[in-house]
Amino acid sequence: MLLSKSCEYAIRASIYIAAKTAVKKRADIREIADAIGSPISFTAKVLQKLSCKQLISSVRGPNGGYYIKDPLAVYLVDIVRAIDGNDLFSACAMGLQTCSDTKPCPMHHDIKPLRAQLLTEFSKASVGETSADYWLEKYFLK
Amino acid sequence: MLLSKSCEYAIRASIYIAAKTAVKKRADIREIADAIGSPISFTAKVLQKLSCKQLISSVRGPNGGYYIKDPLAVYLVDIVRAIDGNDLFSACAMGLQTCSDTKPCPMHHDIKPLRAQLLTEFSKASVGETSADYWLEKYFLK
DNA sequence: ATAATAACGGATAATTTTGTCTTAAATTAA
DNA sequence: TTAATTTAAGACAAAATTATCCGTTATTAT
Ligand code: FES
Ligand code: FES
Repeated sequence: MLLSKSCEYAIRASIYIAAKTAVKKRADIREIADAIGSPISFTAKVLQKLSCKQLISSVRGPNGGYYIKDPLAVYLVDIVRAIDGNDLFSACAMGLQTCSDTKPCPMHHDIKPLRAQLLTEFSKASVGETSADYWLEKYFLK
Repeated sequence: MLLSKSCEYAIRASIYIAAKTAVKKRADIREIADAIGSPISFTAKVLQKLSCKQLISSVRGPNGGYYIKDPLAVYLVDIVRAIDGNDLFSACAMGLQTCSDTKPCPMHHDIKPLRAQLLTEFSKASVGETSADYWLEKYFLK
């Protein structure tokens, strides 16, 4: 498991919100949970965190919901860091407290570049770009 | 976090056991937990699982302990699969129930090759080979 | 103004993971 | 044979993650 469940929901939700934002609409929590197949209340909690960290925005009341101010400025890696922290990209694969070239675990030299690739992967596209083809059903969120 | 804590302990312990096996000795649980910096009882449970699945062997009583019958035949991927299952190498990064080319998530096409690399990494060396330089302190297990 | 709507915040609960402890069973050494 | 040692197995406990619920607050439409 690369990501926690919370983080998986966060990413899928963000992409859906970006897709709605692209068509000038806001997405409320029921719609989001339905679109990505996640538990409503729990997803709300996760989105609260993203909202606090300014990765998404929200408005209350009728016709309110979540949206993203600048979908091209928010990257998947930002979501991951907001929910799971930076461990996926920096922590030792074998669980050593520190991961460094001078005190490596047996897998360090091989894992390090792989982690870098992982970081590249999560950094190369914004949620805006990632969500671009959502309405064409070229990929799925649930 | 790529691996569960249980799995991290399992890998570190296996490598240590292999290093002891290489010098014709068995390793008891206290020694192992001390060598890899893990909680004794919990580590015992993890090793029990590896023992059940025949990845390591054990003998009880004085001068007993754990060892590995053929360290060159046990690969890190075997340990991972025994403890965490195959998810790391096959599950959807975004948490979709199924991961397939025909029903991909937005990251599928980029993540798939990365997972393959991960599998290669965990498959390319046996615990025996991996543990070879342990006594030279070229790497660390805690 | 009022009522309806939807996010926010806090409390609580269920589940999974991680960790501990105790007794039993097996093996060995004396 | 006896006592010491070490894994096996099960129950139990703590902590973290995942999930639900409810009252509050802000916003909008009527
Ligand atoms: S020390 Fe283990 S990955 Fe760097
Ligand atoms: S469907 Fe998400 S990684 Fe394959």
